[in-house]
Amino acid sequence: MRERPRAATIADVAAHAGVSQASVSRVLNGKQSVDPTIVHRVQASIAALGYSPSVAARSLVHGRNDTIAMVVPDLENPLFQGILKGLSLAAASDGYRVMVADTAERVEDEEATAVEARHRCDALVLCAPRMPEQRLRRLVAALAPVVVVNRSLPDADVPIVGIDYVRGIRDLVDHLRGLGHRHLAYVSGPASSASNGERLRGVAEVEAAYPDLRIDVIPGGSRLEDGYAVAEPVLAASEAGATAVIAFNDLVAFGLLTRLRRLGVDVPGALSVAGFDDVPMAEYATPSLTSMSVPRIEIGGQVWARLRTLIAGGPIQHTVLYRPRLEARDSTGPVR
Amino acid sequence: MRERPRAATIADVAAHAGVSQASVSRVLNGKQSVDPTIVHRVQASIAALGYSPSVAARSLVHGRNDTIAMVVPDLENPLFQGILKGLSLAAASDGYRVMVADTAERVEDEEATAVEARHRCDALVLCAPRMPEQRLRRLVAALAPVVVVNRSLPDADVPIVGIDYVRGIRDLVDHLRGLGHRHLAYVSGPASSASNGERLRGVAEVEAAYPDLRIDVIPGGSRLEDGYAVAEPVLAASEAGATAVIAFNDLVAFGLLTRLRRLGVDVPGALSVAGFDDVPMAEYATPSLTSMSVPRIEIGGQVWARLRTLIAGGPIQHTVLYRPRLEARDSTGPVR
DNA sequence: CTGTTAGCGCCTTCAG
DNA sequence: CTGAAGGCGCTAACAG
Repeated sequence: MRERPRAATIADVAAHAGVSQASVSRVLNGKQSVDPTIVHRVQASIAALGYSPSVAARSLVHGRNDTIAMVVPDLENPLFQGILKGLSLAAASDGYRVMVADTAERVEDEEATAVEARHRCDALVLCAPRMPEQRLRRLVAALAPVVVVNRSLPDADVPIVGIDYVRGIRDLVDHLRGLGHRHLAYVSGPASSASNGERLRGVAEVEAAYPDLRIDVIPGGSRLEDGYAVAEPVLAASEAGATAVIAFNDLVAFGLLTRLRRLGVDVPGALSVAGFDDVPMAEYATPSLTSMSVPRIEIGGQVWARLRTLIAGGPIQHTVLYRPRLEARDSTGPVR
Repeated sequence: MRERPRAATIADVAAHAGVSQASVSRVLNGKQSVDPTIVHRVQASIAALGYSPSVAARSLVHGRNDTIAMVVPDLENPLFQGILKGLSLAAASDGYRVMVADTAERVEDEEATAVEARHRCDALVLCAPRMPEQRLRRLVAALAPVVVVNRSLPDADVPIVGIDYVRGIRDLVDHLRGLGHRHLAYVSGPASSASNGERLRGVAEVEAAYPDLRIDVIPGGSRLEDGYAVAEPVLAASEAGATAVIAFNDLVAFGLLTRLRRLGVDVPGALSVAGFDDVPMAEYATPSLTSMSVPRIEIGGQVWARLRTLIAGGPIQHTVLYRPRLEARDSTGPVR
């Protein structure tokens, strides 16, 4: 293996240009005014030596490295992927980069991963953390600046960007009620997921609000296979009178739709099906899937806005919840 | 805003424990043996002060920061998402973190982004770079250690992990030939995509190999909408005698399938449709989509293996190409 | 086995 | 406007 030549340092540039390191530093970050002659000479030397400042040294001096970390339970989740995309683009426009840490759904690793990631970066985004509330509170306090995504944490000193699942469920149920449905089923997500809890809260609230409404809860999951596997209990609910199903998310709805179709169940004729998240594929399902749309990319941007404020020493901004928007499509129809 | 207290340094620990910084450093990275008494005392002080070493200072001394960067054209592409997942998990198991940089498909930004990202990290993964070959060659030489994904670069001193699209196309065509198809259509991807070029090469090769075979190329794209939009030219090809279509990837195939269904075209009765990548959803399409499967996560792991070798000063390992595996499903059937 | 010393590359007072 | 000098926090010789 050939050895790579040692990279040029600011000292090399200074020597080459016949000036002091301080001057080089000055032209580099243009904080003070410098004699045009020197500026020119230094720039020439920089070009000649192919010099570029060491980020490590800068980090040491400044105490920051223009990098933020995002901790997620699963990088394969379309919601988190969208948020990552939005976050990384927004951060990049301010010269920040994003480091990712996937905890592979291991709740017990979340804290250590977050601590380690934060230690390498200037700030942290905690995405849908699964850990217990008290632990989370301590953690966000210890690791500030932090922004929490998709997890409520009442009265905590941390900005939160989330999705109003309670409201989303209610709006979706209203849509179904409008179509005449009075007996529904909800296929729930993973028990550890806070956002599933919110949806369940929405279910409970709406059930309480409408005395003539009944919603059966069926244990499900968060993936395609889970939706596929849950078809039998769903059909049982249907036998028992349910005329519409709300799935934890679009993936589950897809799996369910597929299985129902293979079983010859008419959707939405015999049973209406709705999902959550409005993944791009929803429009392309058979039948096209009614879903609650969530602005994934924009959420990423909003997270960055809050984190940037925090990094700059600004105030902890208010919690913001995005209200999912109904995308009514063909998988939901009037009750027969 | 309350000020955060300055973090403890190794000097604080040394003072607290009544030993030298060197001793603290020694117990920290256990390189040399230290008197058990001191070890104990230092550990107590570390715990008492809540000390944790500064990564910036370490980076400066060691000249590395245990971070690698991955540059991708689009974080929303399922293939890259899978590779990122696999890469980040594999790297994490060796104590490395991954930083992402999304060029948002802007070829003109690729080089600058790669240079900047590399400057912050110890190594680089270039995912399906779109830039011209000569420029890419210079870049990988300048930014080593680098691993290139999904882009061929003959005789370059860089490990490459890719997908054998040529072979994949051939195997897929063989599957269709076996079903009796002799006149096909290929819906192509973005012109700037190297992997589209490979697929086209596969198309050309297989056409040359089978004199009785004809493959029409139809300009398409890489997304759901592109597949939806390309239905008309596909049907025109069908009128002209084509009995099967190969789409650039599964997203395009999905879009196409959806449009065809809405137009009342019988798949696979009137027309067989196949995709590429085998995204999880493929199995759940209507009809389930025949596709060529690619081990996204594993590719990420393989990329890390190569990069790790390089970082450790090892040799530039050979190019490895994954051969896509046929997943024959219901969207392809015998020609009538 | 331990402490002292000199950097790693850069920025930032402080004089001049 | 410029240069010299000290320090950011840590590690790696080098003596003791």
